[in-house]
Amino acid sequence: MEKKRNAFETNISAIKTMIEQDGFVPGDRIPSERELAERLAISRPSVREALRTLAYLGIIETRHGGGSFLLNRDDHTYIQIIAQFLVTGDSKFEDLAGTLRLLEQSAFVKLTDRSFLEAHMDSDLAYREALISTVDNDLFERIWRQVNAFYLSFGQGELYTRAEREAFLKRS
Amino acid sequence: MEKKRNAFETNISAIKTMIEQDGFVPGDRIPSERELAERLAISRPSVREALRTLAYLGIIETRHGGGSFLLNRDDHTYIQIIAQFLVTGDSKFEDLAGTLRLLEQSAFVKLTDRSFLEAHMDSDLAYREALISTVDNDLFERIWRQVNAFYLSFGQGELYTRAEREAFLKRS
DNA sequence: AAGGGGTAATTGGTCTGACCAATGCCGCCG
DNA sequence: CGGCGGCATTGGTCAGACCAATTACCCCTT
Repeated sequence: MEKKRNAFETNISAIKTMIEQDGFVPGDRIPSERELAERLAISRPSVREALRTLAYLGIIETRHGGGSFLLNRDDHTYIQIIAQFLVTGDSKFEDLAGTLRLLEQSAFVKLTDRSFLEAHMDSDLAYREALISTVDNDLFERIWRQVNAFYLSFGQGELYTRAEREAFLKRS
Repeated sequence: MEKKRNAFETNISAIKTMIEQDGFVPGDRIPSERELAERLAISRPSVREALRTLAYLGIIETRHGGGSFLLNRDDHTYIQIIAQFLVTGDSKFEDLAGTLRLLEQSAFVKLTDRSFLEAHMDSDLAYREALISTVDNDLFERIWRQVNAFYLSFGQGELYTRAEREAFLKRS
């Protein structure tokens, strides 16, 4: 049954299950730190250690003086966290551009209606965003968005020139 | 350019940069909570809130009475943790498998020497790993590896059947 | 000198209590 | 009826204390 897990992880699970059992939905305010401490029979610092982690993961949001609120699943940050660790390593900038091209290429291969892209030929970013949106895969889109954000943070220009974009559409 | 960021995230960043600047490598023991508190001029509870989050993500490991140690970044621990939060919601599992197929498809399109894959037809995982390795893009490979670890943590079977793998190679 | 054992110092784990700061509620006053 | 000001609530941070587990170190024995 229960292994000798850290009390810390137990507290996170306890808070998480309490949230589920009480039927909170995104946007709701969860009980205060002091109330959670009392109901779980642990101290407020322990509650805070758990809540801070949940906040860092984007599960909840805390407002000074206001309380803690459940966030939408879309606001969750763990994808960004993963991406943060992926890029902090020895990854090079060329890898960033190359990965973007790979991701967008796979979206392009699946694309059936290329005319959809013709409305976004003027902007490199708009073209690529439109391309990714056609995949209709939330995880894939978030990964692309994160990689692209890192790419843009390097202040480089367009990933493709207009000529390249047009050539893509003409190619069989 | 001052944003009113939470002191909490600032503390996490401060600890992370301190770890990097001091040149710690995985396995090393990082300074004690009390020493970190003193060097960062914050209280020990604040240090703990940051350390607990880092430990939860699998970046460090803490041993009661021993200290805190830097972990290898390639550990999948935080993947499991994060998966725990994903499973509870609407099933995004299809997104996982779909993303993997997209990533591998883009690698396949770039592939020139398909015979390289023929040596790995017996295992779904070996086939896919070999496929990704041909891209020779570190960031892309790490992204795939994390998504795949995520996929495997759900305990599903093969992504492709053997028949599918063979069909890929035959297709023009 | 080498090894072992036991004690002290170090370090993480948890709690109590306190005070500050931001927010929100509610009643009072115009 | 509406604006406004004070008070209660809630998160943010800190200091200090004590316990538990581990580690370091010194001394004694061999």
